[in-house]
Amino acid sequence: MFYITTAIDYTNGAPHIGHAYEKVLADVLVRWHRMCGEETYFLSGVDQHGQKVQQKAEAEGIEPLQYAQKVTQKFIALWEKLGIEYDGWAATSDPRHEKCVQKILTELRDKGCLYKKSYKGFYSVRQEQFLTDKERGEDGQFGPEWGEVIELEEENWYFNLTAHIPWLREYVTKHPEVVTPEFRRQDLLMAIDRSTNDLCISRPKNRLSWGIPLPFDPDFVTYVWFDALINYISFAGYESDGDESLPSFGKLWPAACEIIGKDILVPAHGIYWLCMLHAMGFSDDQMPQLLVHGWLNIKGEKMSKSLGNIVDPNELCDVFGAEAVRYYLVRDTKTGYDSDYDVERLRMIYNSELANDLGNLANRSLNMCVRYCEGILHRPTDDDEPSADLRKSLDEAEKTFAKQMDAYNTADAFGALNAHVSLCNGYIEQKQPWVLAKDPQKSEELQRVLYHLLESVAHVSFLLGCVLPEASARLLAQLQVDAAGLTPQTLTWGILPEGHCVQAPSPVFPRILTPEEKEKMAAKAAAKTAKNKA
RNA sequence: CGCGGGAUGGAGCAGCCAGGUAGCUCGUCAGGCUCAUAACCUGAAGGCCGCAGGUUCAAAUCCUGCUCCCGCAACCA
Repeated sequence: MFYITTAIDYTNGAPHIGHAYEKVLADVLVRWHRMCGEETYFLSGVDQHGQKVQQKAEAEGIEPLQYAQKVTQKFIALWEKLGIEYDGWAATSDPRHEKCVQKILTELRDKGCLYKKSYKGFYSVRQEQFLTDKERGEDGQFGPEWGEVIELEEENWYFNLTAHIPWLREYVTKHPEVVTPEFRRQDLLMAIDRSTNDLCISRPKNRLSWGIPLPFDPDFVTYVWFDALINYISFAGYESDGDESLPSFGKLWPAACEIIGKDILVPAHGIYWLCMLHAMGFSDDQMPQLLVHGWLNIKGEKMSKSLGNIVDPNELCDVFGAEAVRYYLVRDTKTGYDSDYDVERLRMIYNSELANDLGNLANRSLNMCVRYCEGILHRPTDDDEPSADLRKSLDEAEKTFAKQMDAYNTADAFGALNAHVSLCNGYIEQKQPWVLAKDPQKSEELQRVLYHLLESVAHVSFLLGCVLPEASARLLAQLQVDAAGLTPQTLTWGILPEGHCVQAPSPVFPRILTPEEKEKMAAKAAAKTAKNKA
């Protein structure tokens, strides 16, 4: 079972390209594992509680739930547009989740992991939060952005986080696989050493009411992180009392892959979450594995509303199509590292790799097959050297693809497929099938060339199904290949049988050109024509 | 001396761990081809590999120092 989750997005604003990247990555990975014949479960969702949602709702004069649901719809609509096929939807206002959170809280309290104490500190009335020394300006005072700052004392419930820190340090040290990529684990280890305080897990209702009430102290609601993190198990069926609308927990857990952004590794997932699970009684081999991705920056700058450079993924899909966006995100981002978002690169990668390389290869190969051989393929009985090289290249590309996908390196995985596609285009130039077609003596050679090309296109099209499900299906339809039951393991040379008949092609990846580019192309073509005449 | 990531031809990156002719994609220029989505293939130009020292027969790669950029530094999420 491959159980994969994403971070649940906070519903205080519309989704941006960073949200989209994470979900596309998860979707591509889960499709890959499903393609391999593994049983999979993909959980995504939204984090709806907390102060910011309450504040936004107040500003609009509506209930927090109403506000959260409104934003939630935007996320759901985007995932639908992007073809994100999750199996479970984790919305934290779901009563099934609230019930689970309260159960866990009660159990932890019974175990003595929670305690109540009083805290006194400086509190910003405007921002509705306690301030620490790091909020002080250079003059040691709290700046005007905090508004009125008062000294406030209040009681709260705490989770005995520090009691679990020694275990966590040892666990993370001994289990390198807990965090991918490795350099993030170093960040985590250092953060663990800085962890000297217990975690406050409650907020008094009089200053924050939008949350899950503590089952044993009605004056408080649960701190939003403590609530949100539990989604990974609550929606997996943890202590669900046989609720049939939820999966079987024993089957799913532990999560093979929890995808999160680098900003929420520490302290939330790397420290709080693992310690919470440990406190609940989960053993070391029941801990989830974290896949930490970087951020998408806009031309090197951090994406932010104040810079006005937020990219609306909806618009991107409208302009380029969802699959182009999907391909760009997983092809141009090295998993784990930051990446620069650049719409020009999206166009470039789409035009170059999908339109010019693969799309054109499929188109020209199919077209020649239909034109020269009535669309009927014959399996060659022997190979010459270039053809043997091509088979070797395909075999290696497939091996690399599988290896990199299993290691979450989507960029290198798709890069490997593209390298084979390029080789095929070179093979055509070398073999010149249009010349072979003129000589009846060369028909066997022509058959061999076309077979090698179309077999390659079929393999590549099938594997691309995890990122481009629609385009993959269209290509396979043109090739007349039924991929049902096919897996990367059974994808061996010869899926096109002797006498196989293909369809006439129609372009699957039309080029995306700006009017200026079209003009430039036209000028270039005109110059060429003029020259050829001369 | 808080911590981490980065600086490589016009743009984006790989190479660094295990020193040995500087590689890839896009762009530019010149050829070729005509099956194809004005696509494809070949070739060329373009780099004192952030700076300064050191080790070595040999440094983008190892060591030392420095400069610049980005992010993090928990209880808002």
